[in-house]
Amino acid sequence: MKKSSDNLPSHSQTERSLRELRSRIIAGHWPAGSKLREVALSELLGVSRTPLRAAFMKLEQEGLIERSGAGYTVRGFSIEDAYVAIEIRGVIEGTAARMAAERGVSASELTEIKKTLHAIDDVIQQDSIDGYAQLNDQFHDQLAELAGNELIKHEIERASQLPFAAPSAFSSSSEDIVRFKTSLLVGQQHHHALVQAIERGEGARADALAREHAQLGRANIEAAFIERSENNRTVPQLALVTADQS
Amino acid sequence: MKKSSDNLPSHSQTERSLRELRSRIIAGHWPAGSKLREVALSELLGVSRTPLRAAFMKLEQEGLIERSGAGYTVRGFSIEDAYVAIEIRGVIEGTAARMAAERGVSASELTEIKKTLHAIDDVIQQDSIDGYAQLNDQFHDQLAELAGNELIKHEIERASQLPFAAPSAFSSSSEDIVRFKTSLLVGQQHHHALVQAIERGEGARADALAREHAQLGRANIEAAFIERSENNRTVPQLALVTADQS
DNA sequence: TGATTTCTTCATGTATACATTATTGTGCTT
DNA sequence: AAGCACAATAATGTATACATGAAGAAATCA
Repeated sequence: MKKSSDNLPSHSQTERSLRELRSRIIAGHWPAGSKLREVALSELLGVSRTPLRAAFMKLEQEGLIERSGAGYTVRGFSIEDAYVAIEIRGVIEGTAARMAAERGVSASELTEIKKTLHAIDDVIQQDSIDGYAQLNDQFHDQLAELAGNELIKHEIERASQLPFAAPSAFSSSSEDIVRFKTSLLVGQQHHHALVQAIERGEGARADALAREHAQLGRANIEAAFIERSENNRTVPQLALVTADQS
Repeated sequence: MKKSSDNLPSHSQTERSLRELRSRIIAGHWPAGSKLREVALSELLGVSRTPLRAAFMKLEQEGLIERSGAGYTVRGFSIEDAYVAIEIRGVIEGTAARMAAERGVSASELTEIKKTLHAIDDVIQQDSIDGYAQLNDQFHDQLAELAGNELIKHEIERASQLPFAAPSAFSSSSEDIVRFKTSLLVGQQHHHALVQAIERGEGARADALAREHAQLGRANIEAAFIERSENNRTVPQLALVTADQS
Protein backbone atom coordinates (compact mmCIF):
# COMPACT_ATOMS: atom_id res chain seq x y z
CA MET A 1 0.00 0.00 0.00
CA LYS A 2 1.20 3.46 -0.86
CA LYS A 3 2.46 5.24 2.21
CA SER A 4 0.77 8.50 2.93
CA SER A 5 2.27 11.66 4.30
CA ASP A 6 5.82 10.62 3.48
CA ASN A 7 6.52 13.83 1.67
CA LEU A 8 10.08 14.08 2.84
CA PRO A 9 12.86 13.74 0.32
CA SER A 10 13.37 10.01 0.42
CA HIS A 11 17.10 10.45 0.88
CA SER A 12 16.64 12.36 4.09
CA GLN A 13 18.16 10.97 7.23
CA THR A 14 14.75 10.88 8.85
CA GLU A 15 13.40 8.73 6.05
CA ARG A 16 16.43 6.47 6.08
CA SER A 17 16.19 5.99 9.83
CA LEU A 18 12.47 5.35 9.60
CA ARG A 19 12.81 2.68 6.95
CA GLU A 20 15.73 1.04 8.69
CA LEU A 21 14.11 0.98 12.11
CA ARG A 22 10.77 -0.16 10.78
CA SER A 23 12.18 -3.11 8.90
CA ARG A 24 14.29 -4.17 11.86
CA ILE A 25 11.39 -3.92 14.29
CA ILE A 26 9.06 -5.88 12.03
CA ALA A 27 11.76 -8.49 11.53
CA GLY A 28 11.87 -8.93 15.27
CA HIS A 29 15.39 -7.59 15.60
CA TRP A 30 14.42 -6.26 19.00
CA PRO A 31 11.94 -8.26 21.07
CA ALA A 32 8.72 -6.67 22.27
CA GLY A 33 9.31 -4.44 25.26
CA SER A 34 12.87 -3.50 24.27
CA LYS A 35 13.84 0.04 25.00
CA LEU A 36 15.07 2.01 22.00
CA ARG A 37 18.01 4.12 23.13
CA GLU A 38 18.71 7.18 21.06
CA VAL A 39 22.49 7.33 21.37
CA ALA A 40 23.02 3.65 20.67
CA LEU A 41 20.77 3.74 17.62
CA SER A 42 22.24 6.98 16.31
CA GLU A 43 25.66 5.31 16.33
CA LEU A 44 24.27 2.14 14.79
CA LEU A 45 22.58 3.99 11.93
CA GLY A 46 25.19 6.70 11.56
CA VAL A 47 22.63 9.42 12.10
CA SER A 48 22.26 12.14 14.68
CA ARG A 49 19.59 11.98 17.37
CA THR A 50 17.38 14.61 15.75
CA PRO A 51 16.17 12.70 12.68
CA LEU A 52 16.08 9.57 14.84
CA ARG A 53 13.57 11.13 17.17
CA ALA A 54 11.47 12.17 14.18
CA ALA A 55 11.50 8.55 13.04
CA PHE A 56 10.45 7.44 16.53
CA MET A 57 7.39 9.65 16.42
CA LYS A 58 6.38 8.26 13.04
CA LEU A 59 6.82 4.73 14.32
CA GLU A 60 4.69 5.52 17.33
CA GLN A 61 2.05 6.84 14.97
CA GLU A 62 2.25 3.61 12.98
CA GLY A 63 1.73 1.66 16.18
CA LEU A 64 5.01 -0.25 16.15
CA ILE A 65 6.50 1.44 19.22
CA GLU A 66 5.03 3.19 22.24
CA ARG A 67 6.14 5.67 24.85
CA SER A 68 7.16 4.20 28.17
CA GLY A 69 7.99 6.90 30.65
CA ALA A 70 10.81 8.67 28.89
CA GLY A 71 11.72 7.11 25.58
CA TYR A 72 10.12 4.41 23.49
CA THR A 73 9.78 0.64 23.66
CA VAL A 74 8.97 -1.89 20.97
CA ARG A 75 5.29 -2.74 21.10
CA GLY A 76 4.08 -6.30 21.49
CA PHE A 77 0.87 -7.74 20.11
CA SER A 78 -1.33 -10.60 21.16
CA ILE A 79 -2.95 -12.74 18.52
CA GLU A 80 -6.24 -11.09 19.51
CA ASP A 81 -4.68 -7.71 18.74
CA ALA A 82 -3.96 -8.97 15.24
CA TYR A 83 -7.56 -10.11 14.82
CA VAL A 84 -8.87 -6.79 16.08
CA ALA A 85 -6.59 -4.85 13.74
CA ILE A 86 -7.96 -6.80 10.78
CA GLU A 87 -11.51 -6.39 12.02
CA ILE A 88 -11.03 -2.63 12.22
CA ARG A 89 -9.60 -2.45 8.73
CA GLY A 90 -12.51 -4.51 7.43
CA VAL A 91 -15.04 -2.29 9.12
CA ILE A 92 -13.52 0.90 7.74
CA GLU A 93 -13.12 -0.53 4.25
CA GLY A 94 -16.72 -1.66 4.51
CA THR A 95 -17.77 1.85 5.36
CA ALA A 96 -15.84 3.19 2.38
CA ALA A 97 -17.45 0.62 0.10
CA ARG A 98 -20.89 1.50 1.39
CA MET A 99 -20.21 5.21 0.92
CA ALA A 100 -19.07 4.54 -2.64
CA ALA A 101 -22.25 2.58 -3.37
CA GLU A 102 -24.46 5.22 -1.81
CA ARG A 103 -22.93 8.23 -3.52
CA GLY A 104 -22.58 6.42 -6.83
CA VAL A 105 -19.34 6.25 -8.81
CA SER A 106 -18.57 7.56 -12.26
CA ALA A 107 -18.17 5.31 -15.28
CA SER A 108 -14.48 6.17 -15.59
CA GLU A 109 -13.77 5.29 -11.96
CA LEU A 110 -15.57 2.01 -12.48
CA THR A 111 -13.58 1.28 -15.61
CA GLU A 112 -10.33 1.90 -13.77
CA ILE A 113 -10.98 -0.49 -10.91
CA LYS A 114 -12.32 -3.12 -13.31
CA LYS A 115 -9.02 -2.99 -15.15
CA THR A 116 -7.29 -3.94 -11.93
CA LEU A 117 -9.88 -6.63 -11.35
CA HIS A 118 -9.14 -8.24 -14.70
CA ALA A 119 -5.41 -7.92 -14.16
CA ILE A 120 -5.82 -9.88 -10.93
CA ASP A 121 -7.79 -12.51 -12.81
CA ASP A 122 -4.79 -12.86 -15.09
CA VAL A 123 -2.11 -13.18 -12.42
CA ILE A 124 -4.18 -15.75 -10.56
CA GLN A 125 -4.39 -17.80 -13.72
CA GLN A 126 -0.63 -17.51 -14.04
CA ASP A 127 0.01 -18.43 -10.40
CA SER A 128 2.00 -15.22 -9.95
CA ILE A 129 1.93 -14.59 -6.22
CA ASP A 130 4.06 -11.44 -6.24
CA GLY A 131 1.99 -9.92 -8.99
CA TYR A 132 -1.12 -10.72 -7.00
CA ALA A 133 0.07 -8.94 -3.87
CA GLN A 134 0.86 -5.76 -5.75
CA LEU A 135 -2.38 -5.68 -7.71
CA ASN A 136 -4.36 -6.56 -4.61
CA ASP A 137 -2.93 -3.52 -2.83
CA GLN A 138 -3.76 -1.43 -5.88
CA PHE A 139 -7.35 -2.69 -5.84
CA HIS A 140 -7.76 -1.78 -2.20
CA ASP A 141 -6.30 1.65 -2.87
CA GLN A 142 -8.73 2.24 -5.69
CA LEU A 143 -11.59 1.01 -3.54
CA ALA A 144 -10.66 3.60 -0.93
CA GLU A 145 -10.67 6.25 -3.67
CA LEU A 146 -14.19 5.33 -4.72
CA ALA A 147 -15.56 6.60 -1.43
CA GLY A 148 -14.71 10.05 -2.72
CA ASN A 149 -13.32 11.40 0.54
CA GLU A 150 -9.71 11.91 1.54
CA LEU A 151 -10.41 11.42 5.23
CA ILE A 152 -11.68 7.87 4.94
CA LYS A 153 -8.94 6.99 2.47
CA HIS A 154 -6.45 8.19 5.03
CA GLU A 155 -8.10 6.14 7.76
CA ILE A 156 -7.91 2.99 5.66
CA GLU A 157 -4.23 3.55 5.06
CA ARG A 158 -3.74 3.98 8.78
CA ALA A 159 -5.66 0.84 9.61
CA SER A 160 -3.55 -1.10 7.12
CA GLN A 161 -0.21 -0.03 8.58
CA LEU A 162 0.41 -2.79 11.09
CA PRO A 163 2.41 -5.55 9.42
CA PHE A 164 -0.30 -8.16 9.90
CA ALA A 165 -3.24 -5.91 9.03
CA ALA A 166 -2.39 -4.94 5.45
CA PRO A 167 -4.61 -6.34 2.68
CA SER A 168 -1.78 -8.38 1.19
CA ALA A 169 -0.24 -9.54 4.45
CA PHE A 170 0.73 -13.20 4.41
CA SER A 171 0.11 -13.44 0.69
CA SER A 172 3.24 -15.49 0.28
CA SER A 173 3.99 -17.05 3.62
CA SER A 174 1.67 -20.01 3.78
CA GLU A 175 2.99 -23.49 3.21
CA ASP A 176 -0.45 -24.94 2.65
CA ILE A 177 -0.64 -24.20 -1.07
CA VAL A 178 -4.11 -25.61 -1.59
CA ARG A 179 -5.63 -23.57 1.21
CA PHE A 180 -3.81 -20.52 -0.01
CA LYS A 181 -4.91 -20.78 -3.62
CA THR A 182 -8.47 -21.30 -2.48
CA SER A 183 -8.15 -18.15 -0.41
CA LEU A 184 -6.99 -16.26 -3.48
CA LEU A 185 -9.90 -17.45 -5.59
CA VAL A 186 -12.47 -16.66 -2.92
CA GLY A 187 -10.87 -13.28 -2.33
CA GLN A 188 -11.04 -12.40 -5.98
CA GLN A 189 -14.69 -13.42 -6.07
CA HIS A 190 -15.19 -10.96 -3.21
CA HIS A 191 -13.49 -8.29 -5.29
CA HIS A 192 -15.80 -8.89 -8.23
CA ALA A 193 -18.89 -8.93 -6.03
CA LEU A 194 -17.74 -5.74 -4.30
CA VAL A 195 -17.43 -3.81 -7.54
CA GLN A 196 -20.78 -5.17 -8.68
CA ALA A 197 -22.46 -4.10 -5.45
CA ILE A 198 -20.96 -0.61 -5.68
CA GLU A 199 -21.99 -0.34 -9.34
CA ARG A 200 -25.56 -1.27 -8.43
CA GLY A 201 -25.67 1.08 -5.45
CA GLU A 202 -26.08 -1.81 -3.02
CA GLY A 203 -24.45 -0.22 0.02
CA ALA A 204 -25.26 -2.82 2.65
CA ARG A 205 -24.02 -5.63 0.43
CA ALA A 206 -20.80 -3.79 -0.37
CA ASP A 207 -20.22 -3.22 3.34
CA ALA A 208 -20.83 -6.86 4.23
CA LEU A 209 -18.59 -8.06 1.40
CA ALA A 210 -15.68 -5.85 2.45
CA ARG A 211 -15.96 -7.09 6.02
CA GLU A 212 -16.13 -10.72 5.01
CA HIS A 213 -13.22 -10.12 2.67
CA ALA A 214 -11.11 -8.91 5.58
CA GLN A 215 -11.91 -12.12 7.41
CA LEU A 216 -9.79 -13.91 4.82
CA GLY A 217 -6.88 -11.98 6.23
CA ARG A 218 -7.75 -13.29 9.65
CA ALA A 219 -7.81 -16.83 8.31
CA ASN A 220 -4.37 -16.27 6.80
CA ILE A 221 -3.04 -15.07 10.15
CA GLU A 222 -4.54 -18.02 11.95
CA ALA A 223 -2.94 -20.40 9.48
CA ALA A 224 0.44 -18.69 9.71
CA PHE A 225 0.23 -18.63 13.49
CA ILE A 226 -0.53 -22.33 13.72
CA GLU A 227 2.15 -23.18 11.17
CA ARG A 228 4.67 -21.17 13.15
CA SER A 229 3.96 -22.92 16.44
CA GLU A 230 3.77 -26.37 14.86
CA ASN A 231 6.84 -26.18 12.65
CA ASN A 232 8.81 -23.70 14.71
CA ARG A 233 8.97 -21.54 11.63
CA THR A 234 9.66 -17.82 11.75
CA VAL A 235 7.01 -15.72 10.08
CA PRO A 236 8.37 -12.20 9.49
CA GLN A 237 5.10 -10.36 9.93
CA LEU A 238 4.33 -12.21 13.15
CA ALA A 239 7.65 -11.48 14.87
CA LEU A 240 5.99 -9.20 17.41
CA VAL A 241 2.90 -11.34 17.94
CA THR A 242 2.84 -13.60 20.96
CA ALA A 243 0.27 -16.20 22.00
CA ASP A 244 -0.40 -14.63 25.38
CA GLN A 245 -1.59 -11.13 26.15
CA SER A 246 0.99 -8.46 25.38
CA MET B 1 -11.95 12.37 26.28
CA LYS B 2 -8.73 11.43 27.96
CA LYS B 3 -5.77 12.04 25.70
CA SER B 4 -3.66 9.02 25.01
CA SER B 5 0.08 8.80 24.71
CA ASP B 6 0.72 12.14 26.33
CA ASN B 7 3.23 10.69 28.73
CA LEU B 8 5.53 13.65 28.61
CA PRO B 9 5.96 15.71 31.76
CA SER B 10 3.13 18.14 31.30
CA HIS B 11 5.37 21.12 31.98
CA SER B 12 7.65 20.25 29.10
CA GLN B 13 8.09 22.77 26.33
CA THR B 14 6.79 20.23 23.82
CA GLU B 15 3.57 19.82 25.77
CA ARG B 16 3.18 23.56 26.23
CA SER B 17 3.69 24.19 22.53
CA LEU B 18 1.28 21.42 21.62
CA ARG B 19 -1.51 22.72 23.84
CA GLU B 20 -0.96 26.30 22.74
CA LEU B 21 -0.86 25.52 19.02
CA ARG B 22 -3.81 23.15 19.17
CA SER B 23 -6.09 25.61 20.89
CA ARG B 24 -5.12 28.39 18.51
CA ILE B 25 -5.64 26.22 15.45
CA ILE B 26 -9.05 24.99 16.63
CA ALA B 27 -10.03 28.54 17.45
CA GLY B 28 -9.29 29.46 13.86
CA HIS B 29 -6.40 31.73 14.76
CA TRP B 30 -4.81 30.74 11.45
CA PRO B 31 -7.10 30.08 8.51
CA ALA B 32 -7.01 26.74 6.72
CA GLY B 33 -4.03 26.50 4.39
CA SER B 34 -1.81 28.79 6.46
CA LYS B 35 1.79 27.77 6.58
CA LEU B 36 3.17 27.27 10.09
CA ARG B 37 6.67 28.74 10.14
CA GLU B 38 8.99 27.38 12.77
CA VAL B 39 11.04 30.47 13.50
CA ALA B 40 8.04 32.77 13.75
CA LEU B 41 6.19 30.41 16.07
CA SER B 42 9.23 29.68 18.21
CA GLU B 43 9.52 33.41 18.84
CA LEU B 44 5.80 33.73 19.45
CA LEU B 45 5.71 30.91 21.99
CA GLY B 46 9.15 31.56 23.46
CA VAL B 47 10.31 28.05 22.66
CA SER B 48 13.09 26.68 20.52
CA ARG B 49 12.38 24.94 17.22
CA THR B 50 13.04 21.46 18.55
CA PRO B 51 10.02 21.02 20.85
CA LEU B 52 7.99 22.96 18.31
CA ARG B 53 8.69 20.39 15.64
CA ALA B 54 7.70 17.64 18.06
CA ALA B 55 4.39 19.43 18.59
CA PHE B 56 3.93 19.70 14.82
CA MET B 57 4.26 15.96 14.41
CA LYS B 58 1.68 15.35 17.13
CA LEU B 59 -0.69 17.80 15.49
CA GLU B 60 -0.24 16.08 12.16
CA GLN B 61 -1.08 12.81 13.87
CA GLU B 62 -4.20 14.41 15.30
CA GLY B 63 -5.19 15.53 11.83
CA LEU B 64 -5.18 19.27 12.47
CA ILE B 65 -2.22 20.07 10.24
CA GLU B 66 -0.66 18.36 7.26
CA ARG B 67 2.66 18.34 5.46
CA SER B 68 2.84 20.49 2.36
CA GLY B 69 6.16 20.07 0.65
CA ALA B 70 8.50 21.18 3.36
CA GLY B 71 6.75 22.28 6.52
CA TYR B 72 3.18 22.11 7.66
CA THR B 73 -0.07 23.88 6.83
CA VAL B 74 -3.31 24.17 8.76
CA ARG B 75 -5.74 21.61 7.47
CA GLY B 76 -9.12 22.59 6.16
CA PHE B 77 -12.26 20.50 6.32
CA SER B 78 -15.38 20.39 4.22
CA ILE B 79 -18.69 19.78 5.91
CA GLU B 80 -18.63 16.34 4.30
CA ASP B 81 -15.31 15.69 6.02
CA ALA B 82 -17.00 16.41 9.32
CA TYR B 83 -19.79 13.98 8.50
CA VAL B 84 -17.32 11.29 7.48
CA ALA B 85 -15.27 11.77 10.64
CA ILE B 86 -18.39 11.21 12.73
CA GLU B 87 -19.39 8.25 10.61
CA ILE B 88 -16.01 6.65 11.17
CA ARG B 89 -16.18 7.18 14.90
CA GLY B 90 -19.66 5.67 14.96
CA VAL B 91 -18.54 2.66 12.99
CA ILE B 92 -15.57 1.98 15.25
CA GLU B 93 -17.57 2.52 18.41
CA GLY B 94 -20.18 0.19 16.97
CA THR B 95 -17.52 -2.44 16.43
CA ALA B 96 -16.34 -2.03 20.00
CA ALA B 97 -19.90 -2.34 21.28
CA ARG B 98 -20.46 -5.47 19.21
CA MET B 99 -17.21 -6.98 20.45
CA ALA B 100 -18.23 -6.24 24.02
CA ALA B 101 -21.59 -7.92 23.49
CA GLU B 102 -20.02 -10.93 21.79
CA ARG B 103 -17.30 -11.58 24.34
CA GLY B 104 -19.57 -10.85 27.28
CA VAL B 105 -18.73 -8.39 30.03
CA SER B 106 -18.25 -9.01 33.72
CA ALA B 107 -20.78 -7.98 36.33
CA SER B 108 -18.40 -5.44 37.82
CA GLU B 109 -17.73 -3.77 34.46
CA LEU B 110 -21.46 -3.57 33.91
CA THR B 111 -22.00 -2.05 37.32
CA GLU B 112 -19.39 0.59 36.62
CA ILE B 113 -20.87 1.82 33.36
CA LYS B 114 -24.38 1.71 34.81
CA LYS B 115 -23.22 4.10 37.53
CA THR B 116 -22.24 6.56 34.83
CA LEU B 117 -25.54 5.96 33.11
CA HIS B 118 -27.49 6.90 36.23
CA ALA B 119 -25.27 9.88 36.86
CA ILE B 120 -26.16 11.13 33.37
CA ASP B 121 -29.83 10.62 34.16
CA ASP B 122 -29.34 12.93 37.11
CA VAL B 123 -27.51 15.75 35.30
CA ILE B 124 -30.11 15.73 32.54
CA GLN B 125 -32.83 16.13 35.14
CA GLN B 126 -30.84 19.05 36.57
CA ASP B 127 -30.25 20.65 33.18
CA SER B 128 -26.50 20.64 33.83
CA ILE B 129 -24.93 20.85 30.39
CA ASP B 130 -21.32 20.90 31.53
CA GLY B 131 -21.87 17.91 33.80
CA TYR B 132 -23.45 16.11 30.88
CA ALA B 133 -20.50 16.64 28.55
CA GLN B 134 -18.03 15.29 31.07
CA LEU B 135 -20.09 12.24 31.99
CA ASN B 136 -20.89 11.56 28.35
CA ASP B 137 -17.17 11.40 27.57
CA GLN B 138 -16.72 9.10 30.54
CA PHE B 139 -19.48 6.83 29.27
CA HIS B 140 -17.87 6.58 25.86
CA ASP B 141 -14.51 5.82 27.45
CA GLN B 142 -16.03 3.05 29.52
CA LEU B 143 -17.80 1.69 26.47
CA ALA B 144 -14.45 1.48 24.69
CA GLU B 145 -13.06 -0.38 27.69
CA LEU B 146 -15.81 -2.97 27.51
CA ALA B 147 -14.47 -4.26 24.21
CA GLY B 148 -11.58 -5.61 26.24
CA ASN B 149 -8.85 -4.66 23.79
CA GLU B 150 -6.38 -1.80 23.97
CA LEU B 151 -6.07 -1.51 20.21
CA ILE B 152 -9.70 -0.70 19.55
CA LYS B 153 -9.82 1.64 22.52
CA HIS B 154 -6.89 3.47 21.01
CA GLU B 155 -8.61 3.65 17.62
CA ILE B 156 -11.73 5.15 19.16
CA GLU B 157 -9.66 7.80 20.89
CA ARG B 158 -7.98 8.57 17.58
CA ALA B 159 -11.27 8.81 15.73
CA SER B 160 -12.60 11.20 18.38
CA GLN B 161 -9.69 13.62 18.13
CA LEU B 162 -10.94 16.03 15.51
CA PRO B 163 -12.75 18.90 17.21
CA PHE B 164 -16.08 18.14 15.57
CA ALA B 165 -15.87 14.34 15.90
CA ALA B 166 -15.70 13.96 19.68
CA PRO B 167 -18.73 12.44 21.43
CA SER B 168 -19.48 15.64 23.32
CA ALA B 169 -18.74 18.04 20.50
CA PHE B 170 -21.32 20.83 20.21
CA SER B 171 -22.90 19.84 23.51
CA SER B 172 -23.19 23.47 24.49
CA SER B 173 -23.16 25.46 21.31
CA SER B 174 -26.69 25.17 20.01
CA GLU B 175 -29.09 28.04 20.38
CA ASP B 176 -32.12 25.89 19.68
CA ILE B 177 -32.66 24.75 23.25
CA VAL B 178 -35.65 22.54 22.53
CA ARG B 179 -33.89 20.65 19.78
CA PHE B 180 -30.83 20.30 21.94
CA LYS B 181 -32.63 18.95 24.99
CA THR B 182 -34.45 16.45 22.81
CA SER B 183 -31.11 15.36 21.44
CA LEU B 184 -29.87 14.81 24.99
CA LEU B 185 -32.86 12.70 25.93
CA VAL B 186 -32.66 10.58 22.80
CA GLY B 187 -28.91 10.19 23.25
CA GLN B 188 -29.34 9.00 26.80
CA GLN B 189 -31.96 6.51 25.65
CA HIS B 190 -29.35 5.21 23.21
CA HIS B 191 -26.91 4.86 26.10
CA HIS B 192 -29.39 2.78 28.10
CA ALA B 193 -30.26 0.60 25.13
CA LEU B 194 -26.57 0.12 24.33
CA VAL B 195 -25.76 -1.18 27.78
CA GLN B 196 -28.83 -3.40 27.67
CA ALA B 197 -27.80 -4.86 24.29
CA ILE B 198 -24.27 -5.53 25.53
CA GLU B 199 -25.60 -7.10 28.72
CA ARG B 200 -27.83 -9.42 26.67
CA GLY B 201 -25.08 -10.30 24.20
CA GLU B 202 -26.97 -8.68 21.32
CA GLY B 203 -23.99 -7.70 19.19
CA ALA B 204 -25.77 -6.54 16.05
CA ARG B 205 -28.14 -4.36 18.06
CA ALA B 206 -25.30 -2.83 20.04
CA ASP B 207 -23.47 -2.05 16.79
CA ALA B 208 -26.52 -0.45 15.20
CA LEU B 209 -27.26 1.59 18.32
CA ALA B 210 -23.72 2.97 18.53
CA ARG B 211 -23.86 3.99 14.87
CA GLU B 212 -27.22 5.65 15.21
CA HIS B 213 -25.99 7.33 18.36
CA ALA B 214 -23.14 8.90 16.41
CA GLN B 215 -25.66 10.27 13.93
CA LEU B 216 -26.87 12.56 16.71
CA GLY B 217 -23.46 14.15 16.52
CA ARG B 218 -24.00 14.70 12.83
CA ALA B 219 -27.34 16.33 13.52
CA ASN B 220 -25.65 18.64 16.00
CA ILE B 221 -23.05 19.62 13.42
CA GLU B 222 -25.71 20.27 10.82
CA ALA B 223 -27.62 22.48 13.22
CA ALA B 224 -24.50 24.37 14.25
CA PHE B 225 -23.46 24.78 10.62
CA ILE B 226 -26.82 26.18 9.60
CA GLU B 227 -26.97 28.46 12.64
CA ARG B 228 -23.54 29.78 11.81
CA SER B 229 -24.35 30.65 8.23
CA GLU B 230 -27.75 32.09 9.11
CA ASN B 231 -26.76 34.19 12.10
CA ASN B 232 -23.14 34.83 11.12
CA ARG B 233 -22.17 33.31 14.41
CA THR B 234 -18.75 31.90 15.09
CA VAL B 235 -18.76 28.30 16.28
CA PRO B 236 -15.36 27.44 17.78
CA GLN B 237 -15.30 23.81 16.72
CA LEU B 238 -16.27 24.68 13.18
CA ALA B 239 -13.57 27.29 12.62
CA LEU B 240 -11.77 25.09 10.09
CA VAL B 241 -14.88 23.78 8.37
CA THR B 242 -15.92 25.43 5.12
CA ALA B 243 -19.00 24.87 2.99
CA ASP B 244 -17.04 24.04 -0.15
CA GLN B 245 -14.55 21.29 -0.68
CA SER B 246 -11.29 21.82 1.19
C1' DT C 1 20.39 -8.39 56.57
C1' DG C 2 17.07 -5.51 54.65
C1' DA C 3 15.35 -1.18 53.53
C1' DT C 4 15.91 3.58 52.61
C1' DT C 5 18.22 7.56 51.15
C1' DT C 6 21.54 9.94 48.66
C1' DC C 7 24.62 10.42 45.05
C1' DT C 8 26.32 9.18 40.65
C1' DT C 9 25.46 8.19 36.01
C1' DC C 10 23.22 7.96 31.91
C1' DA C 11 19.19 8.94 29.02
C1' DT C 12 16.16 12.14 27.26
C1' DG C 13 14.67 17.27 26.70
C1' DT C 14 16.11 21.69 24.78
C1' DA C 15 18.65 25.25 22.41
C1' DT C 16 21.37 26.73 18.70
C1' DA C 17 24.74 26.74 14.95
C1' DC C 18 25.33 24.93 10.50
C1' DA C 19 23.89 22.35 6.02
C1' DT C 20 20.79 21.68 2.63
C1' DT C 21 16.77 22.19 0.19
C1' DA C 22 12.65 24.76 -1.26
C1' DT C 23 10.74 29.05 -2.71
C1' DT C 24 10.40 33.34 -4.67
C1' DG C 25 11.61 37.14 -7.34
C1' DT C 26 14.03 39.02 -11.26
C1' DG C 27 15.59 39.19 -15.73
C1' DC C 28 15.78 37.29 -20.15
C1' DT C 29 13.95 35.08 -24.04
C1' DT C 30 10.35 33.91 -27.17
C1' DA D 1 2.80 39.42 -22.33
C1' DA D 2 3.82 34.92 -20.91
C1' DG D 3 6.92 31.50 -19.61
C1' DC D 4 11.30 29.76 -18.41
C1' DA D 5 15.90 29.85 -16.12
C1' DC D 6 18.73 31.24 -12.68
C1' DA D 7 20.16 33.31 -8.64
C1' DA D 8 19.16 35.30 -4.02
C1' DT D 9 16.78 34.42 0.11
C1' DA D 10 14.50 32.14 3.53
C1' DA D 11 12.75 28.17 5.10
C1' DT D 12 13.38 23.36 6.87
C1' DG D 13 16.80 19.34 7.83
C1' DT D 14 20.70 17.92 10.67
C1' DA D 15 24.29 17.81 14.10
C1' DT D 16 25.87 18.74 18.55
C1' DA D 17 26.55 20.95 23.03
C1' DC D 18 24.28 21.72 27.19
C1' DA D 19 20.26 21.25 30.76
C1' DT D 20 17.34 18.52 33.19
C1' DG D 21 15.34 14.68 34.95
C1' DA D 22 15.12 9.61 35.76
C1' DA D 23 17.12 5.21 36.97
C1' DG D 24 20.46 2.59 39.38
C1' DA D 25 24.30 1.81 42.62
C1' DA D 26 26.44 2.41 46.82
C1' DA D 27 26.48 3.41 51.51
C1' DT D 28 24.40 4.18 55.86
C1' DC D 29 20.99 3.38 59.31
C1' DA D 30 17.62 0.52 61.57
